[in-house]
Amino acid sequence: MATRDDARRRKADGAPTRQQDPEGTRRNILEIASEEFALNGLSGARIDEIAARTRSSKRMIYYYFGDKEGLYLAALENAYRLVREGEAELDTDGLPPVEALRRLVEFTFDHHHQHESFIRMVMIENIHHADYLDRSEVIRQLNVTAIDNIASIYSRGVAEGWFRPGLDPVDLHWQISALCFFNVSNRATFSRIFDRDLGSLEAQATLRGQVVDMVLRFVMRADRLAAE
Amino acid sequence: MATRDDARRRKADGAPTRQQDPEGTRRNILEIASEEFALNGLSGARIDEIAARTRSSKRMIYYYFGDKEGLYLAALENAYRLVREGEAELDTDGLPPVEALRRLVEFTFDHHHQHESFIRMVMIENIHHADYLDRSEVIRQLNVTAIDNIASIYSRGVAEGWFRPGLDPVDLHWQISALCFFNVSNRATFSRIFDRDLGSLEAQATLRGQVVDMVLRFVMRADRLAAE
DNA sequence: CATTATGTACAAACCAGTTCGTTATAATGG
DNA sequence: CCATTATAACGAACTGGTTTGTACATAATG
Repeated sequence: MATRDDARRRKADGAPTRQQDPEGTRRNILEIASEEFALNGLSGARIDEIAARTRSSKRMIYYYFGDKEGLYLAALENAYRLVREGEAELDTDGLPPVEALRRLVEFTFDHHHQHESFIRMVMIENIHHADYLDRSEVIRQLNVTAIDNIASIYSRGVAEGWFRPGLDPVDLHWQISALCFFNVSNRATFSRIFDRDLGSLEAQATLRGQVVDMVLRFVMRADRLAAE
Repeated sequence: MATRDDARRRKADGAPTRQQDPEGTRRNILEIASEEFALNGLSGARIDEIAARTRSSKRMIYYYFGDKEGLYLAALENAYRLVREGEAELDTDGLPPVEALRRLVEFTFDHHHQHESFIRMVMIENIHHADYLDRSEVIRQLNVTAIDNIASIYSRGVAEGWFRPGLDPVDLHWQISALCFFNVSNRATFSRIFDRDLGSLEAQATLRGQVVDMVLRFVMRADRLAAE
């Protein structure tokens, strides 16, 4: 119930339409900062440049995020959150184990490919020896579910006789990540050195197929592979 | 023949012992610069810090390398040269194909592990979209031999009935690189997120075995795998 | 004496973070 | 319902330290 008939305080649909919009400002700063950090790294990014591209100002960056490192950490957390939220959309429950694993790898491959700036943030964070990730309470929690998914597919596969036993789901996640991550992280140097455009549709299709193949061959029982 | 009997110009064993040693100074600068760039990135590294750690001075850095980017490029080329020279030591000629491939993967895994600062330079260069590598005449040539080695092992393996046909040696190199590179490049974030020390001896031994396994299973014919 | 090699001090630009001031909204008291 | 005060949101200009690069001077070398 709007008590005052002031245009500035009108409610659109429950949320007040204010000319001051702290949440929006914060989000806007974070988006631009994420782009700049992903593009230029922590030391390469410029607060002034971020501020200039924002709807807001430098003053507001310090108002909301404290300092450059605080802004970087927020951008890092944001990158992880966005990507993990996207990953939650994958559902392999109905599928038989081999198909489920195939879908998981394909999905991871595509997802990494589509989220290059997340990959770059992780690269940058590794350059910094994961120091900022270490300070973040938020990020670690986000990654547990990824393992649950693999673990359930794998144990079903073993139970149904398709997968060989004795593998560790975290190791499996490592292998899949390695291949899908490298595809994005090292594309530039690899393309230049071998004079191929690995970003092209054809090259990506080939790589994707091979990555899937590689994981499946690693996990499946040899007799099941030969039988195919 | 030493014309002057000046102590400063004495020859030790053919090389003049000069108090001015341009090659030595250059090399010293390059070594320190490589460490600093690998540690802090292009924008993170500080010329003053490099100069301070050198036997020489900031003046000499600009004298020999022009500017910061020139120094970075020299460090990048140096990193590639060192690593590729090391790789040339691997000899798999006498070995049967499966063993040769196994050796190649193990060697690559170990070699990447031992040359972390090379890995970091490549990471940093990828952050810069391989712009500097692009300007280097030197680097591209260094990488061709790596492919020759794989290609010869692979074609022998196919001819002798151990490997399945139809694979591309460059793709194979990509897969091996991906797994061995990721092991070093993403160790920090992966260790933190999954609360495991992936740098420990045990973890490295496990990963190494799995990487080898993964590549062999990918390349070998399924009937040969099952027969083992 | 010309060229190469080296040290010192400085300048100009850059950049993170702050100061100070203004306006908008919420809270309180009459 | 208005006045007053507190606090939240924002902007412009500035500061102090940093950092790349240079000017100038000097020493060694041929």
